[in-house]
Amino acid sequence: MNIGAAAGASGVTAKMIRHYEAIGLLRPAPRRPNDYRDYGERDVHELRFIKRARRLGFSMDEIGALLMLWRDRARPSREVRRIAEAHVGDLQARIAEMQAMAKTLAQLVRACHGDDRPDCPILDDLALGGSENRVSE
Amino acid sequence: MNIGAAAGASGVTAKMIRHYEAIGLLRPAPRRPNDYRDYGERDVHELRFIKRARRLGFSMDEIGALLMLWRDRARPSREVRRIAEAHVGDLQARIAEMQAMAKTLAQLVRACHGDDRPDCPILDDLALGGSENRVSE
DNA sequence: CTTAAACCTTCCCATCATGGCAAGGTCAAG
DNA sequence: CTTGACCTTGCCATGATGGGAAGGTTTAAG
Repeated sequence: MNIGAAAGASGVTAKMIRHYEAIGLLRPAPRRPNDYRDYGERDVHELRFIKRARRLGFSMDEIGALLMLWRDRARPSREVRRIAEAHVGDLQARIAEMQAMAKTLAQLVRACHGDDRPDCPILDDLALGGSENRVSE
Repeated sequence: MNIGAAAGASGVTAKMIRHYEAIGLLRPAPRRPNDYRDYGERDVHELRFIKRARRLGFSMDEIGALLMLWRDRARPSREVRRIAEAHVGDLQARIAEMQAMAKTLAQLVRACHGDDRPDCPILDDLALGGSENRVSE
């Protein structure tokens, strides 16, 4: 299977497949006599794995670790769970941060009459830092 | 005021101040005879404005627009509110997406015993795409 | 058989906000 | 006058992704 076919079958672009190989996430694909990369079902499977993990928001580093665990049929599920738990924690922290932003902003939007007049609580807040409601840092 | 002082007063690094100038977000600072950039209170104010807007998650494009509106004392608050509303919408969409990820992942974590045994619902899901609960795309 | 389309290969560049580093000019305090 | 703390510009790197060029291969149609 050529790289294009693998791309089609996995939903990962050919470009990204080469990239994943370049950064060591995937083992180098065997080459055919014409130097084309050759993929099998197993590789398509790994590509789909990567794609799904990306969709769940895992970082490339986390995916690297998950892939290694996945390839190791004797891995302890403990490891996998640890990574997933850490990621859930990450997600929750980012969600909380964004919710704080959205809340502050929604308050400001509510306070702004939003017509032709120039006075605007949103700009006032940005200028003066009224809601010094720091979300992190 | 030198760039370092402006950086200290605003919380924006000197590096980023130059960058903002380079990309046209800030007007080029006047130079002193020694070619040093010279800043005043007003500039520090703008830098703080930018910093606060970043903290609220506005994109650089949005900040550019907000800055222009801020400088225009006759702006209609309608414009400002529109930008802020759009950004709140953005935030909410991203929050929903991340919540969907976190939910799926939390379920998988709950299903994984997380011990020495190799079988793991988390990997199974990634491999087979059990929860084809697409979050976007 | 020739040609064109559709592949493949590698390599370079761009994004975006940010940081790091280097080489060289300037200024203030000792 | 030296030292150290500034300033200047410019280049490189990040990380995931896409764009595109230049050149080789395969395939299908003429």
